[in-house]
Amino acid sequence: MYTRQLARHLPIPVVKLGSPCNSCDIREVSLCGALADEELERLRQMVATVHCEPGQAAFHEGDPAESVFNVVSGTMKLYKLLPDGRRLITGFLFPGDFLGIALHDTYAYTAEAVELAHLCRFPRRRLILLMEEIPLLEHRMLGHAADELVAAQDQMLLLGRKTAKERIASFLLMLAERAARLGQRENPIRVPMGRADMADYLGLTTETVSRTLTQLRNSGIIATKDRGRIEVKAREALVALRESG
Amino acid sequence: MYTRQLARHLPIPVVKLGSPCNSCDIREVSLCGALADEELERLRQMVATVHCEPGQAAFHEGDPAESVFNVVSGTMKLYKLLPDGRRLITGFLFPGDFLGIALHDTYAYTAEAVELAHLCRFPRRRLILLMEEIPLLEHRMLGHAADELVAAQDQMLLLGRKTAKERIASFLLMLAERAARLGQRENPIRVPMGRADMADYLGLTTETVSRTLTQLRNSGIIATKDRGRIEVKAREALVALRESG
DNA sequence: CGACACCTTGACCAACGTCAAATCCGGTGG
DNA sequence: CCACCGGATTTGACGTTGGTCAAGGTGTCG
Repeated sequence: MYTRQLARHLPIPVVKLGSPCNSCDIREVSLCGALADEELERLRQMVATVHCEPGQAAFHEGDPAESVFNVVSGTMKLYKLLPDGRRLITGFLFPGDFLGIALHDTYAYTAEAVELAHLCRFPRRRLILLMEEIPLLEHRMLGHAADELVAAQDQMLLLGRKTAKERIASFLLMLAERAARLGQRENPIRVPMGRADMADYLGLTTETVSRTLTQLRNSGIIATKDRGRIEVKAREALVALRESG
Repeated sequence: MYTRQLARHLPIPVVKLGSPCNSCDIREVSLCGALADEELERLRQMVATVHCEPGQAAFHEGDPAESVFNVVSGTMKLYKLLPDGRRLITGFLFPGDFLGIALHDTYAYTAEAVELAHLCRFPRRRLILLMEEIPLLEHRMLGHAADELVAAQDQMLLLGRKTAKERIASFLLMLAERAARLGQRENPIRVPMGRADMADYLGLTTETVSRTLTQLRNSGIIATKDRGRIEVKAREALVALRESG
């Protein structure tokens, strides 16, 4: 049923870091934002820039966890699979987001690019050592983990108790809010992922996602522009839908 | 539909700490396990023991987050509510578990006792200050948060993609594994929570939980002894069910 | 012994999934 | 510029799982 071909595990091209971290666009929203210049230098010594083409994985569930990543640009999705191919996307990552926080020996999920993504890659062991030296780094990490935990709990509520319409409304608003936080325009919402990814994130099927969007369009709440862009016509209606009906 | 009376917000009785942390039963599985005696003393100075009767909340979703807790004995449940009363339990907590890790200003969920529970309560602000002094404490915290994150992702997979039978099988095995980790006997599984709590944890209804347990009983996979105890007759069958079928 | 809360069971229903067929688009090559 | 290809999306008809509503049991505690 949910079977699909898995992205091949191509080696990821490594690019020498061109610009120094100081001028990094997303520094302020990332881990590195908290560091003084000298500490940043330590980080920089261990970083490599990698990129993932759409459909290409940075790592797979179960792989030994050797690196952690920071998303610089693009969109990534994290997912888990059941043995029969059913898939659940546990999250989408946007610029500034951090990846591979688990301090475990293997990755708990696959990370795959939705759109061409650029990532900073850090050797996990060295980063852990650096955290012992720079408590602020660990503190930042903990703050980040706490945020993710809160988001995960909201997502559990969505998956366990919300209707299809509520899930779609929540999702669209999440994308809009995320864009706003990154300083991007939020009204025609940029929706970089396809229906299948939305479905696997929301615990639905592509058909239900599609039908629900059609319903919202027919109610005049949204309008679908070109592919990958949805305009919100009645934000308050979406907000009302998010949590009840 | 899911409406139910909320536990009244009774003041929690505070008990002076009788026995020192050194002899605490759960020290080895808790945060405090990592600390040297002198550091433990610092922690101890700020701790209070509180208890929650079944149905009583230690705190509610949205309350200002003034304390963090460690479960010493008993079982707690954490839940979130939608405005119309639909409820999702995001987790059950057992002895040694930590509560209120989020470094936010308000609690993201309600924490309520399933069974009489004893908790260690720490003032959140002072604990955060202590973490700045004792990096190991923060490190422990981060490890804990990472574990919770992994568990949350597994739960999302369950809620988003598993069938009722798979959810129940996963749940029973989780309880058994948890008991084993605490050094308790795992075969007649102790199930301290009622069907309604199981349902709200698994994204089902009490009726479906009940019917599914009946099905498992009729297949000879489990046997229900007295209330609050389920015997596993065919563990392998349960394990097979957990992820497909 | 009776009350009450919890659990189980049954009959029915609806939301969402499944299967299959259009339709829409974006890209490509003539 | 236009025809065509192929994947993504939409739509339709129908099926199924799990939810809803409503009785009955069952055990526990006073």
